[in-house]
Amino acid sequence: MVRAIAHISNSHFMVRLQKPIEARKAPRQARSAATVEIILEASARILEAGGLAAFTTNLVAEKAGISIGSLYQYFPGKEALMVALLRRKRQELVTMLEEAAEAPRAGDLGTLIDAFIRAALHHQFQRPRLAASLEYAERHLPLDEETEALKARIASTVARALAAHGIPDAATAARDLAALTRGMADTAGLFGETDMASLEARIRRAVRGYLGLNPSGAADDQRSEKSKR
Amino acid sequence: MVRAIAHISNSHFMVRLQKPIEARKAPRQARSAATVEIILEASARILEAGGLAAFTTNLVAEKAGISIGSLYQYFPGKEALMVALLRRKRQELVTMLEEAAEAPRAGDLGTLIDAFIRAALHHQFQRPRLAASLEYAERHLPLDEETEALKARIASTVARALAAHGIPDAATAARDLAALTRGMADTAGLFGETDMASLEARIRRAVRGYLGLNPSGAADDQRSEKSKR
Amino acid sequence: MVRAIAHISNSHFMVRLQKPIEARKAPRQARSAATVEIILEASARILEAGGLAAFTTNLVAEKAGISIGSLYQYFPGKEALMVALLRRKRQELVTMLEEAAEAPRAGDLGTLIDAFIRAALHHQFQRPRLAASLEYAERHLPLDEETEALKARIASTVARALAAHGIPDAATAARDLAALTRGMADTAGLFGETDMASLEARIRRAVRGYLGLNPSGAADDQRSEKSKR
Amino acid sequence: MVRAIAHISNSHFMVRLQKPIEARKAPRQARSAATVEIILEASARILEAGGLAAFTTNLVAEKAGISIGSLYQYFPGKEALMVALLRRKRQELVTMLEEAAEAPRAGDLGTLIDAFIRAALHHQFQRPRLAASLEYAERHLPLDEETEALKARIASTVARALAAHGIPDAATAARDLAALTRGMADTAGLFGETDMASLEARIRRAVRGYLGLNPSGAADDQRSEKSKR
DNA sequence: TATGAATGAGCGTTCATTCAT
DNA sequence: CATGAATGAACGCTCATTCAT
Repeated sequence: MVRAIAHISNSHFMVRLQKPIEARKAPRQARSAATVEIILEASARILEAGGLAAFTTNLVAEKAGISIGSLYQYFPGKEALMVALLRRKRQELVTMLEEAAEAPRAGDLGTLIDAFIRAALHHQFQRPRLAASLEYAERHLPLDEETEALKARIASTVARALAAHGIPDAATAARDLAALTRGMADTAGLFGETDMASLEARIRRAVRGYLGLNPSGAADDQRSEKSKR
Repeated sequence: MVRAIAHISNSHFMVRLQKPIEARKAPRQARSAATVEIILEASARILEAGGLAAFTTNLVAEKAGISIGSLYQYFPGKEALMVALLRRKRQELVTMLEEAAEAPRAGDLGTLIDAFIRAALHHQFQRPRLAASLEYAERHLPLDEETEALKARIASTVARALAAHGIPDAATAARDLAALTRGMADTAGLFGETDMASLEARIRRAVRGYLGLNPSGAADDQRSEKSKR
Repeated sequence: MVRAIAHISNSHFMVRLQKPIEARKAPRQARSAATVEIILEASARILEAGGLAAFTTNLVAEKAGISIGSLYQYFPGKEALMVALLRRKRQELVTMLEEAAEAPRAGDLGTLIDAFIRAALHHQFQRPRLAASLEYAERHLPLDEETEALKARIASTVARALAAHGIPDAATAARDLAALTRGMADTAGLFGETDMASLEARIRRAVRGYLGLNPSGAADDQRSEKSKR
Repeated sequence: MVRAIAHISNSHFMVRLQKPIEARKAPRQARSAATVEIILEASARILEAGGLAAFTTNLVAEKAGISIGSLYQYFPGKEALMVALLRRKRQELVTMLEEAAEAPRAGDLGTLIDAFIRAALHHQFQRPRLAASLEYAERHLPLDEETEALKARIASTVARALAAHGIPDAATAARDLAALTRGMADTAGLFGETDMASLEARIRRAVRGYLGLNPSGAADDQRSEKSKR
């Protein structure tokens, strides 16, 4: 009998304790972890197939084969699903990038950026439509600290590595290269390309050009070129 | 009955029964043309400021200073507004690109791509948030034939120009360069960059690298580089 | 196609411009005014019959014979319905009380409080279940300024009148008398009493006792009695 | 098969076979009694702090430190919690009132009503918000027989005592005095008053006035006053 | 033509209640 | 007995679209 009243209080009277965007329930049990997985996979598939417009909590629950109530036991809201998806993607990427930056042969700029490109492609070229939806949504999403931190780590990992090789304005360069790679990978995915090696080679040409490396890989007159800008 | 069908067509999962997306009324009268203009400008402003989430037909009508009923006299639905915006953007771009391709000095590849980049930047860097929303929406929008045709014309204009300068796989290259430019411009806009000259220079480096031109502008061993792939 | 996104923005991204609790649309047209009336009457009836638990916006719309969407064109939310009902009640009461306070014969304390009691009874004894629901809800309702102001005016009208007759601690007395009257009227209504004259007489006895008046109406040793407290 | 039947019986459209509102399990064991206590105290605290709107079974279980499943082992539903709280309150009150009525000095009407007022205040002024929620809820709650009986006993205890002192229409008087006291105490609580002695004195004035007693306590011309009605 | 009140499907979300473990 | 994951009806509310004026 108190249903209606409850709604009143939720909208206005009670202190809203900073609605958390992250997962609501720590998946301590194997069962729970599996459910979280199923929910996120359903979310990903819907975003891939129909974009943000088709992404409704009810549909997610349906495709995940659970009730809408269960979905809300694991995630506090619709946004949390996207944030979780985003965080996962970022975690993967940060791991790959940091590994690339710390690899023994990372001393060679050419080798380093090849590794970076490969990492970015792995991140972006799989499920490009999903990536595009998450990217668009991100603009309007209040991210939790952890996810923000991952973003910063991604940027700084690349920037630091570039700076270590004498690239000027490394932060901007990192941003540009990420944007360039993302743009090309996204479009390639959209056009149904599957030959990742070809795409990688094309991106490499652009990246090397941007950095002033000659195509074969040796840094060529980097400093003087830059000074002309 | 008509009403029921209309509602069905709104559904995201059902086949859309041939709903026309183009403007409902050819703006033959000056008054009409002006109204269309006002509506589209209001649409653009809303998309820029609030993204797809804020883009509602009622708000468009309000900001345009007309009634919602009038809006529906000029456009058959919400999507038509975005399609119209998209078509305009494309018309602008196609004009600039074709002018660039036909310019007297277009014989020089370096000059040509500089012109292309400038055109693309003009297209993308103005109102980057609007561009991003339209691009995202486009993926899920059923475009009318004319808008599709413009897209094809943009691609082929660039591709033909590149092919004329001996660039292999010109269609793919055109796509790549557009994607690369779009990605970088979009990100730069997002980060609030305003120095278009700097951005243009950075894009040029990437583009020239992609095409195998040396930074100063001369095509350098393009063919042999390509043959190594 | 943007439905889902719209919801995102509404919950978090956009600036919430101080959601107004008052009526959304000024009922300028007779039609609109009539609709507002119908909605409020439906609201009142539901609160009377089923209390806060039964008071749902969908039911209000149904009983009012309008669509749920129309309801939200006139009121920005569920709470606004209750606030509007409350404000009306208060407006009635404040009018009656101020008339009583300014009446020619208000110089006589006995006459004055009789008028106050009659006003309060008129306010409370009609639809006691509605009054009870509104009173309970009020505890948790964010009132608009106007409604708050009415409340203050009610209290101060009575307090000032009592003070003018030498009643000490007039603010507390006003509160007590209002509470006493409300309590008795509410209970009488709940028990289905219909003889308002009898109820009025009983309340008068309590009120006069509280104020130290003898039953016939003359203030009897008011000051000395008070000084003993 | 058994399962199927269970599900059918859960349906809201079928006749509900005698759903009991009282506690499901007689707390014969100390452990059970303690759990019931904890649950009710948690319920009371929630009603006090957040009113009916915040009163959810899940929250009660959480605050009580038990599982929601356990709660349903002790109480058949949400309403049962409120009914139990109400019954307790009433049991306390009935005890105090009956003691007052049977006290040696109860022969004096003034002394008697002073005791009644004190009992009522104890009942109402402690946790006034809890009392208000229970009173509001009671209107729409299907009470069990025992709780109804307590209500009747409260009314008749007071009514009989008043009748014994020659008060006419004692049942109505009992109701009125209870309502008057409740109203004043509730409002005082709402306004944060803490001086119970002052409140008691004010209520006494009203009650004595109602009963036609002079302020000092002696019944004054009660019968003649009444006969004038 | 222009208006804007009206519509209602459908969204995000809650919470009383059940039942397998 | 206790647990708590799961359920899903029902709620408050939005917004694309229609149509009487």
